[in-house]
Amino acid sequence: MTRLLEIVERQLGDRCCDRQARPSIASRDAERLAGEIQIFAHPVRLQLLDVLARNEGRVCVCDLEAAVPVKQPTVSHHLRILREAGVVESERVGQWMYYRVRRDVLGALRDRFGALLDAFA
Amino acid sequence: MTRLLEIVERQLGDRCCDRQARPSIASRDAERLAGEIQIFAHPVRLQLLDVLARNEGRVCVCDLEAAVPVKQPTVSHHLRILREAGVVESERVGQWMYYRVRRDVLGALRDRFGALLDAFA
DNA sequence: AAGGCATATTGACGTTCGTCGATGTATGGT
DNA sequence: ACCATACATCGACGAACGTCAATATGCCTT
Repeated sequence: MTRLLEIVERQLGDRCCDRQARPSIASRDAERLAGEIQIFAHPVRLQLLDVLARNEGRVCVCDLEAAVPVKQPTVSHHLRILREAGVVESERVGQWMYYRVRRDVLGALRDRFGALLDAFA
Repeated sequence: MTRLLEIVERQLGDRCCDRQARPSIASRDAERLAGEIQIFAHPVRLQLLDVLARNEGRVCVCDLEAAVPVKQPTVSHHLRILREAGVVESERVGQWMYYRVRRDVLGALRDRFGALLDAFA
């Protein structure tokens, strides 16, 4: 473990903030990435994705509603967020809407987040 | 690509929501996970981590302030969130606070998120 | 001790988010 | 036609979040 005190201190007369440490991630890219991460930053959405991933193509909204601690309008709200993000898709079958995960999209996001956190760690 | 229409439809007389599709993730675990993900769901925090990761142990707050599009109190605010989450640590050196990433913690989070998204995809 | 600098904290404000009751829309059964 | 069911949308509300000016704290220099 490197000790911070080993760092070369700024010399007398050095001004602070001369280092020009610019981020390699531009603000726009950071916003886009943060938005994608945001999709997964809610417990109900994580549970919905979990149920969908383990029941390929077979889950209607009322099944999902039974699996999470919120009411039906809120389930629809979160499903919309997931759908607009492209991580799930839906198809009407008779009375029911069947939702399923888009494994290709989720796989791509997993790769991007993995690369991001790899760069940090 | 499996078509949804191939799914066996519910039989006449079947009630909806009998499937008992329970999440394998409990609500508490989902909340904890979502909270951890939330840490990374902000563009400024992503940029701060980026700068810190590429300048091991050498970055003071005013350097960080120069790298992101928010003012100093907001930088301190986000640094506090990162510090309380354990993903960065700080040490005072004279007048300055030097921040650095905790690569072990970030590596562990990368593994957990990777496993989570693998389960979805 | 006095003043200057770097950073943290406080307090206030506007914005976004999460939730749900009420209502709308589509489908199917009688 | 009528009603029931499944789901979406709307509208309102409170809570959480992001931001910054002002202020406080701590260190250093003189």
